[in-house]
Amino acid sequence: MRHKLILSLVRNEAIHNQDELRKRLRELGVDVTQATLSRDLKSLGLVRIYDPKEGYIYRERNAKIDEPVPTVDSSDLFDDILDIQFSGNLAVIKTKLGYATGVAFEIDRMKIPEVIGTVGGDDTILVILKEGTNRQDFLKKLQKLRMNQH
Amino acid sequence: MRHKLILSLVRNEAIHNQDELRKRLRELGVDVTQATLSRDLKSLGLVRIYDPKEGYIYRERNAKIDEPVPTVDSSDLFDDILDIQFSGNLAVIKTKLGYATGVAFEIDRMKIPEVIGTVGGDDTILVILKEGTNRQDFLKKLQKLRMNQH
DNA sequence: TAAATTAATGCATAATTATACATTTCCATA
DNA sequence: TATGGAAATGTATAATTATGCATTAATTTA
Repeated sequence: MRHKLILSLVRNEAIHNQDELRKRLRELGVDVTQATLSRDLKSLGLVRIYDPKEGYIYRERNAKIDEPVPTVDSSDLFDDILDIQFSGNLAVIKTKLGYATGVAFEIDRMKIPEVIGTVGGDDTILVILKEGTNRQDFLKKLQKLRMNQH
Repeated sequence: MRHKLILSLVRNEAIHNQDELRKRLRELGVDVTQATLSRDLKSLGLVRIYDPKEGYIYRERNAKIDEPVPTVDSSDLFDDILDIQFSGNLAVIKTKLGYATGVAFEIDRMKIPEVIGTVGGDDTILVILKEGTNRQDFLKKLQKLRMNQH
């Protein structure tokens, strides 16, 4: 799960160094050391590149990396979620084949105020967010729910 | 001149760190400090990435790793697509009744970088595009892929 | 050409990242 | 449930990279 969060963070905000990443993860309920993040970034194939606007930030290398599929525990929503990306006011959630509807149902049940609605296919869920929703807020709420379950 | 040498070195051999790069350059008659190379790499947009074979090496930001070409049988993909329209970062594709899921699956298999995900209904597919995606690019890739296949 | 301005580089060191080794957690099997 | 081996993580620190400031080189202007 941490790997997915890292990818999501790197895709959706400017992470300048590993310590910043550590702090953002901690805000989302994940607490690890810089050393672990160094290893994570290595295995995820993320690179630190200079962006004229942002300075040094982490980015994905071009090719998509195959993430190890998490072990299945149907009680844990996050185990079924393989990836989350955003575009406009949509969150696109990838799940294993056949799991999308179930996960969408779970998200509906959460009644997250930022969520207007969901649409589930076979392995993809569309979550329509309210205009102006902060993406990290939404992620944080998903995360919180996960913690309540355990 | 030094910049071109650096690019050439990075393209043709495995440079593991800036000190190694400094030594190679010196062998070629160019003598600068690590600090200068740090600045050079920054402005050239080179990144240090982990390669399982070589360890950490410098590569160009866009250097392509061997990404498997997706085997796609989209012989009649376009025959099934009746219409494509865009709204924001969504492409709405109309198909014949019952074909949407199949076509969405084919699009997924293409692994078009601009496509975050797809959701298929009965006769409509939603394709969620990355923010800032050029619509013509997306169309062109659909097209190009189709032509490669035939 | 001299002076002024800008750009490039080196030096020293701060900032950041990677890793050897110890410890803990996880899993499979008895 | 206990146990052994493997995987993951933390700790401490080595390795590496980035940068502030001083200096030099290059470029422009008068």
